[in-house]
Amino acid sequence: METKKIAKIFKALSNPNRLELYLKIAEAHEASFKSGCECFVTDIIDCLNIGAPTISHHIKELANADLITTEKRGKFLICKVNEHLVAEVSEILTLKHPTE
Amino acid sequence: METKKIAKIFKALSNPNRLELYLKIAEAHEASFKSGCECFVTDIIDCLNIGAPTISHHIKELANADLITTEKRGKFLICKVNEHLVAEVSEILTLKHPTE
DNA sequence: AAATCGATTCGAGACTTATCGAAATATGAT
DNA sequence: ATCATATTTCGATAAGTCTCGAATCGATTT
Repeated sequence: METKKIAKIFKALSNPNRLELYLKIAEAHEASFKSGCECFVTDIIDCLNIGAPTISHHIKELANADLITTEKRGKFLICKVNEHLVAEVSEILTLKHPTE
Repeated sequence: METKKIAKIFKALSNPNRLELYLKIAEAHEASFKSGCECFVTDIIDCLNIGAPTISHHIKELANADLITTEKRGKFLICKVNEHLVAEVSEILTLKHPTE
């Protein structure tokens, strides 16, 4: 993976609110395997004390870094984690993987 | 670990040049176990095409995020990776570890 | 069709950051 | 002591970011 792309991923996680947003999505994503219910953005908004416009902006950045994918269902938005990418980044961070 | 602290770590890695700097330090740090020679900042400066003042600033940010530790030997600066922290962050990223 | 609700877009304000050149510091070499 | 080298500090500029409120869009409900 290119350094620029990796940096972009880290940048997406570099804002406290956006990171918390990502972690909540990741948690819900993880839990969905057992519970079956998915991660609705609406539910997250109540947890973080930032406005909806900001959340929307943050989600777009996470998606733009390929950390998550989004899917619109009716008027709701559902988020999923791109597990493959996250695993790859984790390996680069710990240098288990050659950077190329 | 606090979300704020984790975000700070990611922020430290969110700039392409600084990320490359970190990766070079990590590589040299890794190699030092076999070769015995350590990571001198001077050698890195030539690889990245940014000035010395900027490098100095970036190193301070990496150290400030606890990603690396620095040690002055004579007029040279040596950097080591804080492996423990990196491992922890990597686990948080992949959600192997509860966030608390 | 009107109202409601979730999400998005837009424009703006306050704040932070990356980078540089010049100058300063400090250590080691001549 | 003088000089060269490695790093740091300072001041400045240009660019980017976070967040908000207001307005808008789209889908569902009444």
